Amino acid sequence: MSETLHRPAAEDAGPKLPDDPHGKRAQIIAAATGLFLAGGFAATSMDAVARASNVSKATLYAYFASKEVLFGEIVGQTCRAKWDLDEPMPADATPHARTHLTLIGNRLLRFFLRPETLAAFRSVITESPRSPELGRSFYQAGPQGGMEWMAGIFARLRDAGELAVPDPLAAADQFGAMLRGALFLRAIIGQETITDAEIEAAVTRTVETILRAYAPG
Amino acid sequence: MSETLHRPAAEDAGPKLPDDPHGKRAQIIAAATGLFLAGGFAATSMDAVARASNVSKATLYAYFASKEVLFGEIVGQTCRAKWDLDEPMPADATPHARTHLTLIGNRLLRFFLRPETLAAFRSVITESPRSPELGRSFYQAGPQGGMEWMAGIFARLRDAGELAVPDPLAAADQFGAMLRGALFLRAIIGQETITDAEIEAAVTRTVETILRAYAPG
DNA sequence: GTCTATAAAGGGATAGAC
DNA sequence: GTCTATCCCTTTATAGAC
Repeated sequence: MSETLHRPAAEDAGPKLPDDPHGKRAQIIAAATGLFLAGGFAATSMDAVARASNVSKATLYAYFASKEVLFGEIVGQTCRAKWDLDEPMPADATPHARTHLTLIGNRLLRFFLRPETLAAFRSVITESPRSPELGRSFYQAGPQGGMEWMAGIFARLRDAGELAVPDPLAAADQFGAMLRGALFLRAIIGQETITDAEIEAAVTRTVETILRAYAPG
Repeated sequence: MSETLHRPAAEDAGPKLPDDPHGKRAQIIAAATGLFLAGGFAATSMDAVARASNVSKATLYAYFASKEVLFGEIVGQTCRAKWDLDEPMPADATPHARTHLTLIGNRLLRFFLRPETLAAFRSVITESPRSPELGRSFYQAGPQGGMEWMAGIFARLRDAGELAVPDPLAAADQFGAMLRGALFLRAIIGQETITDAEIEAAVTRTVETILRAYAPG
């Protein structure tokens, strides 16, 4: 799986940039990402990838040795790009726990329910039995990383005396889990549209439950 | 999807029992269930199903009109069989909320983490984009049904004055979601072994959080 | 490096004998 | 109803020209 991180033709001779964002390689990945995440691994043919990339199949195979390699590349990249979009978070002093958690909860749940996020989850869940390392690396980069970040928030709220949280990591898990709840299940199982009102309600319920459960004193 | 509930050859002429548990039909389903749930829909060939069932492909197609029909049958059956195993539940008067919820939580989480349950979830998540009805029927028979059942428990605990639960369905969702949490994610994404200690800890944390959040008075 | 054309294999589904 | 043998299509992957 680690060889999927290298281009097959970049052994030692190429003057070509390895990360050229406008090269054929990037062009292929961009097109393939949409197809794989929308249709899954099995239902997406290399023919379709070639057509969508405006490249012939021979060129496609010149860049990626096999369908598996291409898929691994895409999942890895989707994984890494994930949290960049959630960076602008209030990282400093916390005003009120309720305000803070509601803001974070909203962003987090909306991120969970984004089509790309759902598609990435779906892909990883589908393929992980056949490639366990993919599952593990995704879990660590995604859910695990997010949980640790959230645990930091709870630790700060505890230090500020706003919440009595004995185990920040456990609280972070509970917060994320309640946030997802039935909404996430419905979204990843069916293709139902989730309304804004449902999201707001889920966030509010989650925050209130956490506040009551971890109220100080 | 409803025609998948009937055998193609049992229109009106057959002396054969429709539910014969030893017939070829049951034999096929038994073998196919293992293959589909282990390998997923796309990776499981009808050849493999025929081999594993000790039946020819022609016979296989005499019983099931297509691969999709067979798969739908299996998911439906797995769904329905689900709750039978959890029937022996304390349905009467509730002693202590903590004891009761801990007992239920333990059974529920162990059920979630069973290989067959995980495989069923995985299959439905994978295939639902291509067959939405499958996803919807699974959700209603599985998670939705379980949530409503759990809401009944919370309603009884409220009526008994043990908990102050304004919205039993929401509490049931939170209970189930926290129960699953990171453990379920790890299990369905990777093939990690989850220890008994982790299960116990998750159940305890969930129950304590619910008890604190919904404490009366 | 990139294309067109094709090889090679596998899988879903069926025809026809018994 | 059940089997053997086969059709036909899709898909992965490559050969050879430019």
